[in-house]
Formats: sequence, C-alpha cells, structure tokens
Amino acid sequence: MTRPLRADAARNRRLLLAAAADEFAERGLDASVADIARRAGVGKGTVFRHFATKDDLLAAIVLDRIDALNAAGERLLEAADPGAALLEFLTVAAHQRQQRDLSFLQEAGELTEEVTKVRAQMFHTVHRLVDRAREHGAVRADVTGADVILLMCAPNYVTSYVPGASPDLWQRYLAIIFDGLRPEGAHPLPHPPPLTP
Amino acid sequence: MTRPLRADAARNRRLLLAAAADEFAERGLDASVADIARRAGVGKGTVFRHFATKDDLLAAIVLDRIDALNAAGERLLEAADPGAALLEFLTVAAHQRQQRDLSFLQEAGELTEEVTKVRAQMFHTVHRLVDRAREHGAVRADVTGADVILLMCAPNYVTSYVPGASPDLWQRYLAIIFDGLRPEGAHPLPHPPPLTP
Amino acid sequence: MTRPLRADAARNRRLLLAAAADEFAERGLDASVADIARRAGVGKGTVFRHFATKDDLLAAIVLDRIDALNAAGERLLEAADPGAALLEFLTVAAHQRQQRDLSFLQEAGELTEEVTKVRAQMFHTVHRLVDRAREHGAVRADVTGADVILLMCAPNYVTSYVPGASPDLWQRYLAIIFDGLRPEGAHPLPHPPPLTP
Amino acid sequence: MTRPLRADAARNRRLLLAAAADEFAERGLDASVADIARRAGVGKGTVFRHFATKDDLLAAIVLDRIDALNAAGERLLEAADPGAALLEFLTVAAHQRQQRDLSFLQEAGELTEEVTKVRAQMFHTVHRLVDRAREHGAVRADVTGADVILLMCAPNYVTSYVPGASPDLWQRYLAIIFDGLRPEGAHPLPHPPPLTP
DNA sequence: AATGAATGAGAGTTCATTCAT
DNA sequence: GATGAATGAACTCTCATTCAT
Repeated sequence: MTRPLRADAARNRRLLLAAAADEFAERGLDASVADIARRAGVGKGTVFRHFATKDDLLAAIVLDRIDALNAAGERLLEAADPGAALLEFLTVAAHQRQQRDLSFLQEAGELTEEVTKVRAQMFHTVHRLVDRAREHGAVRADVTGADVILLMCAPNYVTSYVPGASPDLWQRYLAIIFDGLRPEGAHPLPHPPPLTP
Repeated sequence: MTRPLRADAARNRRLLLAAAADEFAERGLDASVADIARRAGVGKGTVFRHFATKDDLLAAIVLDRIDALNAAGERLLEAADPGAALLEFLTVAAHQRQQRDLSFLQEAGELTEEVTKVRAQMFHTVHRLVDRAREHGAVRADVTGADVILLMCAPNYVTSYVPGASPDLWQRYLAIIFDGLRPEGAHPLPHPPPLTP
Repeated sequence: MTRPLRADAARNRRLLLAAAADEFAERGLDASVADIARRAGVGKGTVFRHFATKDDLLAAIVLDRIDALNAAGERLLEAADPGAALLEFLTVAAHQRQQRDLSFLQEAGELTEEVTKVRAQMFHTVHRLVDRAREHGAVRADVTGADVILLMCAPNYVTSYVPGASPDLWQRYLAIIFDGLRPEGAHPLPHPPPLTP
Repeated sequence: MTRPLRADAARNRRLLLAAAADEFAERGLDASVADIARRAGVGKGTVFRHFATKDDLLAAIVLDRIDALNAAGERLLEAADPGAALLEFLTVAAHQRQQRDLSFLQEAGELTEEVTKVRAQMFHTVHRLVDRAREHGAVRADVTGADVILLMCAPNYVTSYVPGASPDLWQRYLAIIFDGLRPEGAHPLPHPPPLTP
C-alpha cells in the first residue's frame, strides 16, 4: 500500500518524530512546528511533507507509543502471575509516559482512524490482563478493564504537579492506586463502571 | 479597599467569570478572550476592563474555587470522624471540579500572589485533615498530606477521558483511590513522598 | 452666543486644559484621554462633555497658546525699537513653547476653523513686525514675514533633541538664527520665499 | 556571517524598506504595519519575517540613512575648502531628508545598538567638519559641532509646515541658518553649547 | 525531496468614544 | 453635569500551512 520511503526520507521521518515528541513534552500542544523542524534539523516544509498537518504529526507520535504498549501487553498476557503481569503492564505504561509527558494527547481529540484502531486494541489487551488478574484474585471483583484503563495515567498525572519531583515519583502513586484495586480491604463502589472505553 | 461595583458591572463580572470558566473547561487554556466575551454576551473590551490580562481572569476563577474549598476544609477540621471528614473533603473537591474541569490550572503557573496564598492555605488544611485521619487509623501510616493533595484531582482527571460519562463517575475512582489510602491491605510504598506541595 | 459655564464646569474645563497640555507635552499626541482625565481629577466622560473629540481638546490648547502670542505681538507692534521688538516676540514665542512642547501641533492638521482664524491673525502680526524691522534695517532685505514664521519654532525643535538639556538652550539657537536674519554678512538666498503662510 | 537572501526575499526586503519609509514619512511613527505591507504589496507576515518588530523596521530605515550620510561626510573631510565642505554636507543631509521626512526618528528613542553606533560615528564626522571649518574662519568661533548637529535638521523641519511648498524650499533656510553660523556680523551667544550630542 | 519565504487568520491588548447610571 | 462601564475597531505580533525555488 505505502511504498517504502527513500533512505533519507525515512531518516527525516524518524528525526521528526523524536524532535516532535521532545517539543510536545516540553511545551505541550502549543509547541510550534517551526521549533520542531529546527530541533529535527530540517526545514519547516519537510514537516508537512511527512505529516500533512500538525495533528497528523501528533497522531503519529501517539501511534508509536500505543504500539509499544501493545507489544508489552501481548507479552505480559503470557506471564505466569496475572497479578504481577498487570502491575508490570501499568509500570511499563507509566514509565513510558514519564519519559515524555504526552498527557495532552487526550486534548487532541480523535486524531486518526489508525490511532483509534490501535487504541482499541490496547484497550482490549488491558481488559484481558485485568480479567486474568481478577480470576486469580489479584484485583477486586468489582473492578473492570475500563477502570484500569482510566486509572492507568493517573500516576503520571498527579506527579506532574510537583515541579522538581524525582522522575520516579509516579511509582509511589501507582502503588497506592494498585492497592486500591486489590481485593483486601475493598469497600463497595458507589458507582457502576463505564461501558467504554 | 475596593468599593463595590455598580450593579451592571457586578453582573457582567459574574457573567464573565461563568463564561470564562465554561470556555476554559471546554477548550482549555487556549480558549480565546473573544469567545469568552461572546459567550458572556459582552464586548471584548469589557473583559479587559474587569481583568487586565487573560491570566488575571484565570486567576480570578481559580481563586474562587480554592476559596470555596478552603471554607469546606475549615469546616471539616471540626468534624467528629476524621476519616469521614477527609473523604468528605475529597468528595467536595471532586464534586466542585466536576462542575467545571479546570485541570489546566496547573499549566497556568504561578498566576497571582493571592492565588499562591490561598493555595498554600488549602494545602495546609489538607495536611491537617490527613494528619487527623492518620492519627485515627483512617489512612495508612505511610501516606502524607502531600500525597493526598496530589491524588485529589485524579478522580476527575481519569473520568475526563470518558466522553459521555455519567457526571458522577468520579465517585467510583475516588472510592478506589481512597481504598488505596486505607491501612487495610496496604503494601509498602516504593518511593518516598514529595516534600512539596 | 455661548452662554457662560457653571462655575464648576468652568473649573473642570480649566483643569482639563492644563492636564491635557501637560500630558501632550510629556507623551506627545499619543497621550490617552484616560490619562488626561485622571490627571485632571475628573471622569473620562467629562472630557468629552467639554471637548467633543480628542482633536477638539488639542485645538483648544493650541488656541490658548496662539491667543497669548497674539497679545504679545500686538503689544510689541507699539515698541520703539522694531528690531528689538521682533527679537522679543520670537523670545516670547520660544519661551512659551519651551514651557510645554507642543511641536506636534503641526501633525494635528487643520484642527478647527477657530484655530485657523487666530493663526492667520498671528501670521499677520508677524508679517507686520518683520516689515517694521526690515524698514529699520534690523533684518535683511530679502527676508519676509513668512520666513520668520517658519523659523520661529526652530530653536525649540532643535533643542528637543538634547535629552537633559538646559531649559534655556533654545536661546542659543534663536540667537544664531536671528544672526542669520540680520543684514550684516548676508549672502544671497538660493530660493524665493514661500507665499504662505 | 549572514548569507545572502534569496532573490525574491531580497526584493521584498527592498520593497518593504521603501514602503515603510514612505508610510512613516506620510503618517509618522503611527503608520501601521498592515499599511506598510499593503503598500509593499506583500502579506503582513512578511514584514515580520524580515523585521522582527516594528522598531526593527524603523531602525533599518534609519540605519540606511545615517550610513549614506556617513559616506558623504567622510568624503567631504578630504575636501579642499572646509567651509564649502561643511555647507555641502548640510546640503546633502537636508536633500536626503527632503526625499522622505523621517524627523520622527528622534521620537523613536534608542532603537538599536547599531543605530547608536553609526549615529555616534556621524556625530564625530560632523564635529571634525565643523572644527576644520572653524579653523579656516568659515564659521564663527563660538559655534561647536554639537550646534551644527542640532541645527542640521532645522531647514527640513521648518519647511514641513508649508503644505504645497517647493521641494527645494529648505535651501532657503539652510542658507539663512548658515549665515547665522558665519563669523561676519556674529553677536555673542547667550547660552553655552550643549555637551552632547 | 527539501527548503524556507510568503501568507493571512486570529491572538491579546489598547483606546477613543458612547451612554446608562 | 458627572461618572466610568461598555464597546469594537485597530493595533502589533504569532503560527500553521502553502508554494516557488
């Protein structure tokens, strides 16, 4: 379908994705295309040759991230201890997110069909990880895959409020939240889970 | 110090604050002053008569919110059951935040001295609420006020990802997170708490 | 024709003219009406009650100045020494202008019919002062009233370039220019005088 | 250091400088960037691509003018007749200024370091021209370079008051003022010269 | 394929002027 | 008569996007 890029074009594409991820992480969605191009060491026009709009560039970054998560998820579905596997998945996700904060991805709306697709795939993986963990008694009975999907980004989110925080601070809040997901000492939940995502 | 506004001016100020809160909630910090003015049904110039800069407008909104929280916090410091009081405080905070999502407040940096002051006050109140709850065995020993401050906004944050969600969905995640704060079934935390905020 | 102002209105008018002259002198034509009102200690609306537009306010100031000049001119037409009288007139004009720089008046275009009228009157006075001086051999034969009118503001203009200059520096340049108007050592002029003003 | 502009960019830069000089001459410093762009036949954004701020644009124009003056000044320092050289310099300066009135340059404050530098250079040149002329008895003993710098712009200034004047009218007033600088018939000056500029 | 010059819509902000109080 | 709140046009400047080179 898509023919392979010329070697230099492929290289530029890679440079651009990296530069854009860095810029977006530092400046948020307001990072300018000009700055991204400069950081990548290419002309502004080249950005638009590779990504028709700024949003497309964003979508490509998000796609990369979710793809990586999906790979980790698939692997962990095979793990021996389902509870540990789920915690490991959340750890991988938070670690990845810590590398470069892309929390604004949510603001970016629907982005692309392709992003929607891999995101759905990722959601499916999480659901299966959670189902397995629940069956093994590692998470409480009243918690669903959708719950975990939503809570997944919370550790990074809450630590983003602390200016000079240790880069590993998210581990603390992932632990607290994961404790909240365990069966021990669980109180009944006052509201049913959402159907989606 | 500041004499009372004329009736119509006071009304416009109120309209503006409401319109701005709505716009900011919907569009984030990038909401334009022009749109806010249109939504409030006033001219663009009127916005700047009431709030010298866009940031001042933002600060005024944030100030209102934190003030309300402070009032609730002071009241709950007198409550009989410290554990219930802390949960109630978090419930009030999340409920308020659900009304209009102002999660972007964090992006807005220091805003005003006044905001910094009432925020510090709020932080202090939370610390005291948490201390009381911990002493009564309502929250685990290794959790601090700073932890709660950071986790406070998480319930709203995670539910903001669900497009057509029930407006009360946050209650579910507050419950899960609060379960994570309880002493029962607590696992040791892998990272020390932050010093600030 | 114009009925007398109420006492307080007259007072406000005077305050406004003074405040406006000061502001214009300090900030140039870009001085804001709001600042003028504040300086005069009245509301912004009051400015427009007295002067329909900002330009009208400017015209009123200019009118005052030219009126004062006219009075001086009329008086000096009676003086015994026509050469000294002309120099005295130019000294008065420059001194007045030094008090508050209104050089921008020229930028302000035609202003008002009334200004045009008193300005014409002033021009006429200068012509007569020059004619008398020329007849007495105090100024060179090839110099006209129009020439003097044009050169009249030059001393203030050139000193306005010196930031912290002595307020009397204009006297030096008036002296030099006046020496250029004298018959002694005059070289023929390369261009005929203008017809107006 | 700065590599040459692309052909079309260089052309636009030239068009912009010309259009800006015209607009500034006609409307003063308040000329709008939009009008300048329209006059140059380019988009508004193009102005800011070439000149980061409106002030930079102004500085570029001023720089051009002063550079040209400096060239003339250097050349005239070599001239045989120092008195004629000074008069010629003032003639060149006034002629240049007549082309497009940039008297507002003074209002523009310090502009750029670079402007400050070439201006200082120009001042130095004038001082030397005046010193030579004074030594040759072509100008009076009590006149300094600073005096001439200040008086330099007066001929254009005074003629700017005459609406439909001959474009060469300034020659008349330069002649009168220069006569005032000559030793013949000089009266003592009532005020010492300024130290700067 | 890559560049960066050009574009113009739109941002925040100012201010002369109008008008309800 | 006096006030200052409201207005909206105009300002400088930014930036995603297009297109000639």
